[in-house]
Formats: sequence, C-alpha cells, structure tokens
Amino acid sequence: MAKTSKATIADVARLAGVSTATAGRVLGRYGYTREETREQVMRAASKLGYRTNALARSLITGKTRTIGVVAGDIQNPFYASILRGIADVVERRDFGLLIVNSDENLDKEIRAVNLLLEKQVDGLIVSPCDTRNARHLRDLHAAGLPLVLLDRSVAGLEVDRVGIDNIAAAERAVVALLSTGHRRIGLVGEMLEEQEGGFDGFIARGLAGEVLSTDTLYPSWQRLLGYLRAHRQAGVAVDTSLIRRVGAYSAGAAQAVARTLIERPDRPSAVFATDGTMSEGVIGAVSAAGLTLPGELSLVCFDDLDWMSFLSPGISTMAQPRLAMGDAAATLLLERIEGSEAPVRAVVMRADLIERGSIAAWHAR
Amino acid sequence: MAKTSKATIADVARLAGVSTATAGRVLGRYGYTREETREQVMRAASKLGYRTNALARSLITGKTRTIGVVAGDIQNPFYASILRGIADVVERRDFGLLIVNSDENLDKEIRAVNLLLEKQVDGLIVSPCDTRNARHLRDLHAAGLPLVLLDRSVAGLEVDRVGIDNIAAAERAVVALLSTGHRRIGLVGEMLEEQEGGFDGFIARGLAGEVLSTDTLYPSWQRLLGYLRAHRQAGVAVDTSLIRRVGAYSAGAAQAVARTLIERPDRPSAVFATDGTMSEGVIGAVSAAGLTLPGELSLVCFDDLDWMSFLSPGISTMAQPRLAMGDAAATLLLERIEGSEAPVRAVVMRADLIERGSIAAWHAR
DNA sequence: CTGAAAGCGCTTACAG
DNA sequence: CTGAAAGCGCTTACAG
Repeated sequence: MAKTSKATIADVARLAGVSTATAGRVLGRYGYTREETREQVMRAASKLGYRTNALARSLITGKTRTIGVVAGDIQNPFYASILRGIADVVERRDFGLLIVNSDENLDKEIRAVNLLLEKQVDGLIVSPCDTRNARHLRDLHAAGLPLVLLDRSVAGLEVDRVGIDNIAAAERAVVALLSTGHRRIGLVGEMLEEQEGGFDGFIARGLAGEVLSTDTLYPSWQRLLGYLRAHRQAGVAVDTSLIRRVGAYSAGAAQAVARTLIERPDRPSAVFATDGTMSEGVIGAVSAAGLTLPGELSLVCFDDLDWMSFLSPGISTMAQPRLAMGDAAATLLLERIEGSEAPVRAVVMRADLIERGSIAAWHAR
Repeated sequence: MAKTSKATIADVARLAGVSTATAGRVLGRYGYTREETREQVMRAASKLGYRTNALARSLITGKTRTIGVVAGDIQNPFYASILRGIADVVERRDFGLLIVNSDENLDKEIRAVNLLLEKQVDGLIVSPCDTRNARHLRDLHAAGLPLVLLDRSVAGLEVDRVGIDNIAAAERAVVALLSTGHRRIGLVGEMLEEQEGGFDGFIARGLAGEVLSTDTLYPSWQRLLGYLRAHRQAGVAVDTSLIRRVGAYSAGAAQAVARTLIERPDRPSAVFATDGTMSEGVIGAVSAAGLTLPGELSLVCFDDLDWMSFLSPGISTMAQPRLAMGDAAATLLLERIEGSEAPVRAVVMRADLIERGSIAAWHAR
C-alpha cells in the first residue's frame, strides 16, 4: 500500500505482533503457521507495502534463482531468438535472467563470467568464443557450478550442451544443390578461428576425410566440413578457390568477400552461406551485383531470418530451431540447478532445409 | 587458483593473519591499508580463489550495481538493438543487466517489475505496455527508485524518458510521398490500444487537428497523427478507408490486413507502414501479391531493418536510432542512480528518412 | 505452531 | 593503518 521499499520482515513482525521468525515463515512461504497468524502477518505486510529482499534470502539459501547468459551479441537474430527461448523458460519458473555480450572476444567473455559469478548466479549458459582457451569455464565446472554450452563446445569440457548437427546440416544444404546439377558451388563462411595446418591444410584434410575431432570445431568450420563431405559423397571435385573465408562476424565483410566470388567470370552456379550473418552479406552482394536469383545464381543460406521469406524469390535456407535451442539450454540448466546428476547430455538438434525459390536446376552450358 | 567458490573474506583474513575488516578493505578496495598488508591479503585471496560475493556487499551498501529492463520482446529487432545499446553502457560501467519480456501484456509487466524489485535492482528501464494503468510504475517512482521510460510515456508520470518524435517522423515520411505526387496513401499501423471516441473518432479529431494530449499516445497512434497532419498541411483529403488498423503486434496479422488494402481495385498508390513489424507484414503482402516496387506501389517503412537495404529496390524507411536510444536510456538511468537530481528529462530523438528506392513519383492516370 | 538466537558474507562506524 | 563489534534482512536449526 505505502512505500514500495524499506519495510522489512522485522517491521512486519512488529506490526503483526509476532516474531521475525514467524513473519518470515508466512512471508517466505516456508514452515507452518496458524491460519490466523498468517492473516495477521499478511495484513501487516500489505499495510507496510512489504516486499521480499531476495538478496538477503539468497545470502542464506545460497540460491539466487537467477541464471546468467553470455551471448555473442544480443542484437544478432541468432542470439536474440535463442535468448527469447531461454527467457521463456526462465520467466515461467520465476527466475531472473542476467545477460552479457561477449562480442566473441575472450577477455570480454571472462569478464562477463566473473561479473555473473560475483552476482552469484545459480548457473550459466555460455556460447564460448574460444573452444580451447577456456580455463574460466573449466574452473567454473570444477567448482560445481551448473553450466550449459550453447552452439559451440569446448575441448575436454564435459558439460551439457545444446547445438545442431552442423556437419549434417551443411551437407544436406549442399546436397540440395549438387542434386539439382550444380557442380561449382561457392561457400562463404566465417571461419574466424585458426586451425592446425591452416585453412588450406584443413580443406585438404577435409577432402580426404581426415578431420577427426569434429566436436570441438567451430560451427562454421563444421559446416565447411559438411560442404566437403557432400562433394566427396557425390564424387564431385571441389574447386577450393570457391571456398571463401570471411574471418569476421560481419555482414559487411561477408558482402565484400562474396562479391569477389560472384563477380568473377567463372563464377560458381550456386553459393552456400554458412550462417545468418554470412547470408546477409551474400544477399547484399547478389543484390549489388544485380544478379537474379535463381536464374543467374542459386543460393542456400543458413538460419531462417525474417527477410528470407519475403524476398522474391524466397530464399531456401537451413533453419536452425533457435527458440527450441534456447528452451533446451535453459531446461537443461534448470535441471542441473535442481540437482540433477544425470550423465552429461548433448542435445544435438536438427536443422531443416526450407525450400523456397532460390535453387534452380543447373545444366552445364 | 583453487575452488571457484566457497572462500570468504574470513578465510582470506585467517590465512593472511589479519582481521576480516582489513581483508575486506583490500578486497573491497575501500579504506586504507599498508601496501605490505595489502599484498599479504591478495596473496591469500588468490591462493584460496577468493571471489567477492556481491550479494553480501549489496545487502549492506543497498546497491546492487544491476539494472532491470522490461522490454516487449527481446527477439524483436527494435528491442534487440535498444537492449544492445543499453548493454553497452551498462557493461562499460560494470553493472549487471536483468532482462524480462512483457509481451506488451500488463500482467506480465507487473510481474516482471516485481521480480526485478525483489532482486533489488538499482533502477529500471521500462517500455510500458499501458500508458494509463501504471500503478506499479507510479509506486516505483514514488518510492524513489530511478526509472526511465522507453518508447512510450505514461500519463501523469513525470520521469526521464527516451523516445523519438513520432508525429514529426511520420509526417516527414508521408510528406515524402505527398511531395512526389501521391494522393492516395495507405497506412498500416498497430494501433492496438483503444482510444476515447474509438478509431473513427480519433481520425476525425486528428483530421480536425483536435487531438491535444499527444504525449501519452502510443507510438503508432502518434504516427497516425503525423500521417493526418501531413495531409492537412498539404491540403490533401484523406480517404479514411486507406487507414488500416492491425490491432496486434504481429507481422502475420499485418500482412493479412495489408493484403486487403493493396489488392483492392482502387488500391492506394503508396503505403506507409508505421513500425518494423508492420513493415514486415506489408512487404510480405506486396511480395505475395506480386506487386513491383515502386512501379506498382510506393512504400515507406518504419525502422531500419536489415532486409530493407538488400531488397531490390531498397526500401525507403524512417530509421530510428535504436542503439542511441538504448544508450541514452541507460545513461539517464545511471545518472539518476548516481544521485542526479536534475529536472526530469525527455530525450526526444529524431528519426531520419533513409531514401532508397521504394518511392516513385506518381502521376494521376 | 511459535520464538530466541545464531549466522549467511560482507561493510561500517568506532576505537586505538 | 588495523581490529572488535555491530548489523544489512533474511532463514535455519533448536527449544518449547
């Protein structure tokens, strides 16, 4: 009724004529209280405008009912949707959600995790920016804090994680192109991180089917692998000059790279973009170059973004179940927070190809 | 070095051979300590893997260094960008950011605010879903909690706020159409909330220039007003049957409504969509109807979304400075949290028309 | 079913 | 510059 803050359990107890222990029991909904006492306390509480101080409670219980999420960039539709999926679960359970951006930068990620730990979150969902340098995450896990990895794994860190089968998804996307006759398929991928043996070495090994530890590869590298595998299975040789590494999480950079690919005289007949940001860049380049889809170029994108359905033609794309990914990550985390000792789980979801109109059959000319 | 959690100031103090008060002073960076003592404590702290428990600190200081944001839907690009702007400021200042969705629903908004208050946030940024029923916000403000309103105002609630000049923005957008010869301009707007006198009454008053208290109108209603004003100023009669109220925050609903507008025989020569979601719906309808922009229809959208630049032609739109809006909201809030007693501020930003290629001159046929 | 007491992990006066 | 003591607002045994 009155002042929104200030009133404490002690104030309520005094007004109700009971002990703080009793007032606490009714206000905190624990232990037993006589109905009559309960009403008395409730009346006093509402008269004083009492509101629980979750801080004090958390200090004692050791639980904050708050989880932390470290995302690359909440403005990116990929993360925005996943966050929404997480938020839905979290809100339903009356938990709080603390969000920090990492910008895919290790230092920022470490600072983010520290901030969240100081605020005593009950658990963390992290989309790790580095699959190797992850002391901060290992320590976390060693200390017993519930942790769920999102989209990416960390070498040697056995914790719950949620992602899609990137290799299979990319393979299916590229198969859709190969099966309609395309033989020269360009790829525009982030592939920011360095790989042992370098870019060329990786491709060579991928072509030979020699890449073994694929689990801790970054998504865009895994998708490249799917691209290579599709070719290998189809017995189609790969022109490696059609594989373009952008090396940055930026649509602008992707557009510049895509441009050099689609404006060359012997341009590919089709392009595969390995994520939403790359897709934006590629579509920008296509638009700038004035190429018609799918007549002059076929295109398969990744992630189902708003615009893909209302461009004309619609853009065929591998749709990741982003909301469901967020839901799964939050659900796994909350289960751990509630004490689940189940073996480590990897929720590997499936991305589905949504066929719209950006793939045309291709006949050698 | 060791266990990530557990070690307390008392543990560190014991190991360092000092009092908890002294250990607290060095670990919490307050008060004076001899350099030698400091080092001793630091060594003990790192040996134990000490980490501040912000909860305990907050309980005493009364400050959590955390702000709360209640947004309509973090998945919507409008909110996603604003949140990013907020997050940037907040992260720079080592504050935490607690985010909750309201889905533009009053009950959810109230619950969200309560959750955030229990967690003792130092301040709140809210995009209120109801400009009248806002007891929860008024109480908050009465209790002295720093509060910044985003995008919308609340009648009679004098607090800092950030938004754009919606009437002027819409007016300029429509003027761009009128000045190129368009005389029949459709409008597709949310206008979910009811207005005194109803939809028709509102339009009548708007046409007569009789709408007075425009400040607490919802953005889409303000934008409708801008549309009407542009016509009035230009001396162009309005065919009110071209004004379409979607009544929902949904691109699908907008598309259905837009469709009935652009498929009628005497369809308008141009359409103005009053926000990002409506814009998506309209572009979907245009695409489904197979109309060519701008040859068969001119279009001005609202909010600069990714796809608007790479559709062909590009979509002309009123761009809201979303990141800057978030930045401003967070900055205002942090100033209040730091104790600023400055008079209430309304940061009214300007939206700029980005002309791309969706407006064609129109000549009566 | 209720209360007195202790305590969560810090910070804050107050002495010295 | 450092320490002993109190206290932030709750919950948790422990008695009764």
